[in-house]
Amino acid sequence: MKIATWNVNSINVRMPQLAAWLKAANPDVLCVQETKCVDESFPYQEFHDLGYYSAFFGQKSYNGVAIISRHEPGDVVKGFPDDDEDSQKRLIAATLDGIRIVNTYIPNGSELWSDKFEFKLDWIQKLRHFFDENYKPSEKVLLCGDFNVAAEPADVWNPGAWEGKIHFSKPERAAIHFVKQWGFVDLFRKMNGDIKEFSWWDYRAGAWQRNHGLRIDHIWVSEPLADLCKKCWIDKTPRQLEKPSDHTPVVAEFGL
DNA sequence: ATGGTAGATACTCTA
Repeated sequence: MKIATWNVNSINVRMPQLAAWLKAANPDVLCVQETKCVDESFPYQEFHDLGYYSAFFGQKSYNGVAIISRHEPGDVVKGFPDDDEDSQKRLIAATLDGIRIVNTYIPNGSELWSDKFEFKLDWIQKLRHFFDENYKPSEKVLLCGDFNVAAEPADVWNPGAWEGKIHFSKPERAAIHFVKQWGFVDLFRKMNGDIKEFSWWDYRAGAWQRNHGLRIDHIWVSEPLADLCKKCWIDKTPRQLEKPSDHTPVVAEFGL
């Protein structure tokens, strides 16, 4: 069982790369973020033709998440329980092969202590509350997506320079750590030790060419699921293509 | 020093 997460930065622009990657990597589940696509125009037919179901939750221009899967997704939940129709579309959950999968696009936060930053911290608090209210760490639970937070120094190309900056500030790390304390294991760290690899490189200033990246895309799982993990890796091949997303897929393989 | 690029939208916002 192979599960992946990828911020595609527009599903319309990236659809050819998505199709090619699905064929090459053959994941059972792919969680995508930043679809930037309303539900009425989501390309479900194209995924169907590739042999995948899709559950999607999007809005115009910004945000948007989807779960693409070989099997039909069960118990699909879209957004937080207290969301209204104007709430940003950043969370979708489904059950697949007995695993509760929660796919999130955590807010970027813009600049420290901006309105968007406060919104980010509040949103992460709500995410922790969502797990407290709905699931148990003794179950098979998987949280993945673009967290927009590098959790530790090994997740940052130059932690000295990034200290106190957006994605690596103390309040953000504390907030994401609180979510982890619910009972999650960072699968990439568990399976790969202290190696320094990234999942996102800014489009600007030659960040990709210089490997000036961050590891902000994550797959976190409950202990029972962590015990079943065989391998977790970052697939950098899509980031090398022409017109890439600024993120690249993170993949986990489980023995079930 | 306040860039640099990309995507969606409509001449600007978000990342």
